[in-house]
Amino acid sequence: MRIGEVARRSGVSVRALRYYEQQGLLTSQRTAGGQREYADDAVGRVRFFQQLYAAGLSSRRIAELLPCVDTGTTTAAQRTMLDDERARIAERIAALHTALDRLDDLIVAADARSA
Amino acid sequence: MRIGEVARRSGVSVRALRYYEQQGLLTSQRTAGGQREYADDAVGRVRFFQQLYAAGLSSRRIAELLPCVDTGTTTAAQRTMLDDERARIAERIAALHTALDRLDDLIVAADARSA
DNA sequence: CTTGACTCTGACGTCAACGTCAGGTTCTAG
DNA sequence: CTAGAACCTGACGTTGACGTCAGAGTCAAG
Repeated sequence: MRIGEVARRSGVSVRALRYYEQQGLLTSQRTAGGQREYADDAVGRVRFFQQLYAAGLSSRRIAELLPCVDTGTTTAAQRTMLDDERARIAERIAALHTALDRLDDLIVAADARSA
Repeated sequence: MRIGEVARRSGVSVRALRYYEQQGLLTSQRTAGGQREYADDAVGRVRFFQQLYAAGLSSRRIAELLPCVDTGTTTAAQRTMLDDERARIAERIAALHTALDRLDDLIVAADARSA
């Protein structure tokens, strides 16, 4: 699969895919002419990255955790990182719930006035 | 209350407080000498901003929603924004839960190997 | 073998939410 | 009244995840 198709199917830009490669997140074969050729699982990987980005992880962090996914090995340091990120995400979820409640307060108040 | 104390009590930098003012989020009185003097509720407001920032809202968006909080009035456009942001935050929470599950998969797999 | 779509590598641009520094002023404790 | 801590206004710097553009090469169809 060439880069344009991966981009379309994963919903990100061609530029983003080249950026992921630069950050060590995504690899590819090259054709004789030098163009990137991706395996089928590239689309799924990119979607996974998007989820982690949306959860607030950085490229560096994702790159550090990728060996856990790819090679199935987990060092003590990686295990600590996993726990740290888990805690961080749990905190973010809590903050989002709080924000949601604050917005709901506003919505309820607005509805009460207009009723 | 002067700016340094607001910063300490709300957990943000002095620079951030001046930035919030520039963005129209936070107002203050001035002393004869030109220094900012904040009301007591400033700390709570700043904490509120931090929650919304953490939830992914921009300064511009927060500024647009502030009238709902401050004046208690809500126009149709603001009501739409409230609903939009509510939906956006709900989506982000779902994405975070997905990411959390993916990390849990990795953690469980790591524990299974080391057990 | 040509054409047009696609891809390549730099390299500079962008945007938000501040950080940081310079050079000067204000406030408050003693 | 003086020292030093805190504050002021610009204004340039930073970071991450890309956007965008230039100039050139590659690929697939006809």
